[in-house]
This record gives sequence, structure tokens and C-alpha cells, in this order.
Amino acid sequence: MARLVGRVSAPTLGRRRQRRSAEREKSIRAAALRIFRQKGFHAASMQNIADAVGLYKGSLYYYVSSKEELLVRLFEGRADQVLGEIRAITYGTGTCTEQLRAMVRAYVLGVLRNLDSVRVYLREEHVLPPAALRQVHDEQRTMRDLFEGVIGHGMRDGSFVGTDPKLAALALLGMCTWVHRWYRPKGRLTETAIADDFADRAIRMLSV
Amino acid sequence: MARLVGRVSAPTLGRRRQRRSAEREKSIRAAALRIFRQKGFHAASMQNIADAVGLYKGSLYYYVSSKEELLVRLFEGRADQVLGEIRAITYGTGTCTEQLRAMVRAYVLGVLRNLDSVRVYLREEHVLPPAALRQVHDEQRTMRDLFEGVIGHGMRDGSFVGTDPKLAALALLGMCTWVHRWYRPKGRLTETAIADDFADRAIRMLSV
DNA sequence: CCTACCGATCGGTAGG
DNA sequence: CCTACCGATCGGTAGG
Repeated sequence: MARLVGRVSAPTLGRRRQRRSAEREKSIRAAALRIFRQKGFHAASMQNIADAVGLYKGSLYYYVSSKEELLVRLFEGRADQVLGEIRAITYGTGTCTEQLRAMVRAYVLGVLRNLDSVRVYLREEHVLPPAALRQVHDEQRTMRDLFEGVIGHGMRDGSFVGTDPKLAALALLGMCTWVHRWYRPKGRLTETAIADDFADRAIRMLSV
Repeated sequence: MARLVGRVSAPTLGRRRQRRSAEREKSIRAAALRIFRQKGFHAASMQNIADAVGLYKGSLYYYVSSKEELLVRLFEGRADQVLGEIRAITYGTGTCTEQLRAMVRAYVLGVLRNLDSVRVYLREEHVLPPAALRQVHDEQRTMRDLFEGVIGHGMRDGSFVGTDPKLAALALLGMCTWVHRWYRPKGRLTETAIADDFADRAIRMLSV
């Protein structure tokens, strides 16, 4: 039976088997993310990941074509949600101050809710192949442009102080991104407490 | 002559030879720092470092006992200067505002003038053996305590707004440390321009 | 005995 | 998915 199933063409594979396979793939990615975060990409071995999911090392290559691909896939679409939220805010009707406050809040929460991927990405950026690197760099640039846009608008209409929206955006995004280094899920501060505090801080940094 | 020199006891070794050796060691460390920064610790090979300094790989082991030791040594004493400067500021006579401004300035300049070590450290922290890790963590904690101290003092005497000096210190240090990710030596902003701007920004973030 | 290396190879592990 | 491997290269060390 097992032999026979193995010979049927891919499109007609049993549904149950397809689902099992998809689940296995997800568990491989989850293990990879966890282990890449713990040991770093190069120090993490395919054997480590295989052990974690209970497979032989060689069998991983049935699901993924390379260790590098495993890394690339971890970031695919990761930024879309936060980027979408923040773009929506800039399309909204709030004042510059209201918009920036909401953007900082969304950004900090985005970092805190994707801690492992943020940590792995910031450490292993240089391992990404050119196309994937371009992709994440574009996302970063888009994010900065969104902040720079609102800050620049506020500087021109007098809501914010300063004349260099790019530098202000870099300062602000640095403050917010850095939470990935010190945040501990069981710490004294909740995600929303940090997000709200940083939103206030951002506005104050740009006021008067 | 060479034979005779070869026989004298270590303390009376030719000065020239000692100096040459010390220079070689420095050039090995410099190459290691550069290559660790470019490729990451695990992806960088001892062969890469040997190539960079014009030695055979095996010869590196005359100067260093292991690749890990090479990494550890890169951070030894690195924080001392900036930590000393910032501690001196807190011992000075300035107001909280004046002190914090000077501290932020010194910290940002410290990051910008040690770009490679900062980048390698932040990426390879997890590779350090326990004793070295404790050392750098202590330095980081000391730095944060210095900022937290001045900020807390200012919050109590009404110079600064807020009630959580630790969170304020983390926000501030994040903003300042993050410059290592975007600063480019040939960019439009000079080191002091960034340092001065961030000092203003820090004060504003804590005012009214 | 020491120094400053060399050519060759060690035991293991990498991705595939 | 497993077994049995590959070409190569890893960090580190041997004798001279």
C-alpha cells in the first residue's frame, strides 16, 4: 500500500497525506526558526533541525531544497501585515500626531509579535541571497519612507519640530526596533504598555 | 647570529623581534575583526584570516590558541574608554540635562568610532564563552545603569518627565545604538552632527 | 633550548 | 521518507 501510494502522481495524492505533508513542512520551518534564533544560521545544522522534528537529516531535503531556502522562506511575507497596517494609517484621516502615534504603536507591536523572525533576520541578513536581500531591504525602505513621509508633513505644517525627517525616522525606528534586544515575554512590561509608552515618547521627541 | 639569538632566554629576546611579533598579532586581530564583520564568525574561516595577513593558516596558531579566543580578544577593553567618559560625566557638576546631553553625545560617538566591533559584537554575542559573555553583559548593564541613574535623578527633581527611568534608558540607548545599522562613513551626516542631533532628541524625549 | 613559521594531515562535519 | 554515502572544507595540530 505504502509503495503504491508512493507511485501515484503528485496531483492525485491522498488528501490526508497532503495535509500530513504540509503539517510536517510547517513543523520543519518552526523548528528551523527556533534553532536559527538559538544558535545562529551557520552554527545550526540540518541535523539539529532533523533531530528536532524526528527525521533523518537527508529526509529534510524532501521538503526543502537547501538550508538557505529554509532561511529565505522564514521571512517571506513576514512584513506584509505590519506594513499594511501602517500604510493604512497614513491613508487615514488623523492628524500627523495621531498618525505617527498609531504607526509607532503598530510597529512596536509588530516587532514584539515576531520576535524570533526579527532576531534571526537582523543577525542573518548577510546570508540571504541577492533577491531575498533586495526584498527585505525594499520592505525596510518602504517602512522608513512611510515614517519619513508623516514626519516630514508634520515638520512642514508645524506639528513637529526639526528639518530632517529622514534622520528623525531613523532615530525613531531605532528606538522601536531595539526592543527586540531587551524585551522578555515574562518581564514586568506588557507589549501594549511598551507600545503606548514608545508612541508617547516618539511624539515628545518631535514636539516643541 | 640567528642561532645565538635563538638561545637567549625569553626576557632578553631581541626588541625588534618582539615588536614584529606584536605588530603581527595586531594585524591578525584587525583582519579577524574585518572578516568577522563581513562574513560573520562562523562563515569566516581561519584560512580567510590567514590569507588577509599573508600567513599560512597553521601559523595563526602561533599567535592565537583558537578562533574563539580571537573573537573574545576583539572585545577586551573595547568599552572601557566610552564607559570611562560617561562615568566621568556623571561625576561632574552639570545639571541632569547637561549631563544626559553629554552622555548621549559620547555614547553615539563611541558607537560610530567602533563600528566594526559593535556590529560584530551585536551579531556574535551568542558565540562568546560564558566568562566573556558575562563581561560584556556587565559592561552593558553598567552603561544602562549610568543612563538610568541620571534619568531617574532628573525625573525626581522635575528636570525630566516620566516615572520609568529604566524604560527611558532602554528607549534612548536603542535609538543611539541603532546608528550602527544605518551610518555610512561617506554619507551626508558627520559623526558629530548625528551625535549632537541625538543629544537634542534625547532631551526633548524627556522634557515636558 | 626558543622563535617563527612550513607542508601535511588530523578527526569531524558541512550541505547535498 | 531512509540509508549510505560524496566532495569540500572546517578548526586545529603534528613533526621538523
